[in-house]
Amino acid sequence: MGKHSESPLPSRLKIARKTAGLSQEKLGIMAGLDESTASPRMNQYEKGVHAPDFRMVKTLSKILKVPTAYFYCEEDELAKIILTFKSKG
Amino acid sequence: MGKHSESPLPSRLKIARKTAGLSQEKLGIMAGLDESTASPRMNQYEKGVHAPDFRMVKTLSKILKVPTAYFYCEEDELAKIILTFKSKG
DNA sequence: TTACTAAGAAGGTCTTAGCCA
DNA sequence: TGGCTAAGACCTTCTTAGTAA
Repeated sequence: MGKHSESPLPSRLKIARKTAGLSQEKLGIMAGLDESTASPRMNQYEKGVHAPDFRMVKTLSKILKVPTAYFYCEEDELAKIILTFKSKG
Repeated sequence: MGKHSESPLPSRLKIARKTAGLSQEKLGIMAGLDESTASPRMNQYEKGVHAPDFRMVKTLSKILKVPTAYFYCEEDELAKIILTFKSKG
């Protein structure tokens, strides 16, 4: 267990990434990370070792097509509601 | 403008705090911060100078009675939906 | 190929000591 | 009283260099 395991971000990120059919490294590269750091950084986010800043979360939310609020939502029932939301962008 | 102004947290925190009728310092003390640091820390969060970690956001969400997802929600329309959500806790 | 980790480098937040409205 | 800020102390994340599944 990582030290940030109290945050819902790791598990929600994993679900959204798997739904998109991407590897940790591929997702990191798509988010603009260097090839040499994409894999460990995305892994650290997903394992809860480190927490990404909001700029990174915003980038990941665009790639994975989920609202930023999803990653920080503690309640599963509310998380489902958030996933049904489609912005007018 | 703070360096974290791309995050919705500062403005949403301000709204939730004002709705609860609390000063920045009072809210910080209620969240367990030392009296000597409560005021600058809460101000830095609200001005977007620094970002609180998730543990602090969780504590604030309980005091202010809003889901944690609210603080990270970019879309105003979705934010309203999140505020209507009541957990079964 | 994908997932994962330790440890030092790098960059962030927190505390202190105040001023401003 | 409440809101706010600079700057150094302190603590976190990011990069490197790999190993494990």
